[in-house]
Order: sequence, then C-alpha cells, then structure tokens
Amino acid sequence: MDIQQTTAAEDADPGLEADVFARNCTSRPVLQNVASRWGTLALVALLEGPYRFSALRRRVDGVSERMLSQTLQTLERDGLVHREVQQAIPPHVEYTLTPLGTEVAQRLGELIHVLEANMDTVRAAQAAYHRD
Amino acid sequence: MDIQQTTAAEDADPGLEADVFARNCTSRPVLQNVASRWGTLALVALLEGPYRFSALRRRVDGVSERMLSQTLQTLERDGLVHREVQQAIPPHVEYTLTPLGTEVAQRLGELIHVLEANMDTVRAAQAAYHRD
DNA sequence: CTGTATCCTCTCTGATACTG
DNA sequence: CAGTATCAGAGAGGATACAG
Repeated sequence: MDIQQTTAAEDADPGLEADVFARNCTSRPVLQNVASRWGTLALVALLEGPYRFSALRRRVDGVSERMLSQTLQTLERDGLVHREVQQAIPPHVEYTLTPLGTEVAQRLGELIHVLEANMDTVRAAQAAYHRD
Repeated sequence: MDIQQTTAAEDADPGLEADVFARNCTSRPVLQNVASRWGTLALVALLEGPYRFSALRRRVDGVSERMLSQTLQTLERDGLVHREVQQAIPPHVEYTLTPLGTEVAQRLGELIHVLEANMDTVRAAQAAYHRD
C-alpha cells in the first residue's frame, strides 16, 4: 500500500492543508477508496441503516464476496465504517457508518441522486456523441 | 421528450427507474467515470472556470496526457464537459462544464472538502487500525 | 454466516514516441 | 498546443474452494 515515491522537489509539505490536487496528498488514496466502484455503493447503502455482510451484498447487486470484504476493510481502516463482531456460531457481523462516514455517504448520495435524476440528459449526450 | 419532474416525492414509477444499486443500471458506468481517479479531479478543477488542456493538466497534478485526454473524452461523451475547439495554429481547445457537469462537480467538491477537512480523523483511524 | 486463499482475466495507468 | 499510438506493468475484479 505504498504511495508512489517522491523526489525532494515534488514533496508536499505534510504539515500544510490537504490539497487533493497535489500529487502526493494523503487525501487522494482515501478519495479513491471512497469513490471506488463498490466503496460508493457500500457507503450509500449503509446510509439506510446497519447491514450485515450478506444483506449488504444483496443490496449492492453484483458485488463479489471478495470485493465487498476488501472494500469494507478499507473503509473501516479509513474510519468511515464501523465493524461490530458478535462472536457466535454462526458468526454475526454488523456494519455501520461512523460520523465521518455518514458525512461522506450523504455527499455521495446527493451525487448519485443528481446522476440518476439526469440519466436522460446523459443518454442524450451519449447518443449525440456517437453520431459524430 | 419526456418530462422528468420529480417535484413530488421520490417517484417510484416503474417506468423510469434509475437505481444505481441494480446490477445493470445505466447510471453505474457513468458514476464510475465521474468518480474515477482523474474524473473527479478534472470536474472539480473545471469548477474554477474554463481550462485549456495543458493548464488543466498542470492543475491536476500527476495526470498523464493520455489519461487526461481519455478522461475528458468520457466526460464529454456523458454530457458533463463541453469541448470547444478553435481551429488555429497552434491548436486551442477549451474545456468547460455543462449545467449537469456543474451540478455533479459541486457535489464532488463538497465530498472532497469533507474529506480534506477530516484527514486528521482518517489518519487517526488508520493508525489505530494498524495497531491491531 | 463471514470471511480468506488461490488463480485467472481484464481494465486502468503511465512512459515513450509520434502526428496535425 | 493538443492530442493519438503503442507497449507493458500494476492493480481491480470475479469464480471457486476452503476455513473459523
């Protein structure tokens, strides 16, 4: 999980404010995780309430066990998702959003809403583009 | 032309259902383009105003010519970015946001803002995670 | 039930070189 | 200046089998 190497010349000052436009800003990988294919959907789904692994997998249609597991691990590591394990047989794990995760998920939800509400515009643009 | 006024409640109309959670929803690939590594940064950068190719490339630090070109093509195809060519030597191409692109970019901007403002929380979570 | 391990495929990505 | 072409490596993603 190493970030790309940096020369002294391009090194951003770690102490200054986070600027995602900077090549090696620490916020970039986090943004990627959040905006990733399954990260986005998982976060927005959890906005609906707590989910168990299998239920979340059904909600996020098409995700494999492997990718959902991996995605949730990353989101948990970044402090966006909380993972509650209830030791028992069969195992029971519940995923919830942290306060920060909720903030982020709400923005993603708005983004998705804008997109879904304007899919006809998008489709029209795509059709026009392909005619040229 | 279908009107898609959702002024009332979230219409659960079976006719126009754009549910990004569904495996084959057409909005999924669009979301991926928008939320892609360079798509996000390009859109938010264009929120600052029109950009020419090279200037945008300098703004989005780290992007290669190839990826920026590819990203902008996709965003243009989806109707989020407008590409204005001025035939001349040397060539001059200006990129601007469409109304929909502006809507989307604003949401992305808010998302990035939340993330940047809470990077200390994220870093703390990462540190805690790695201690376990 | 909730994952992890393995293997394999395919897309994304970047460096380089070249065109109008 | 604004790209496109090509190549090759890295990483995302999926299917399956297996473990706790």
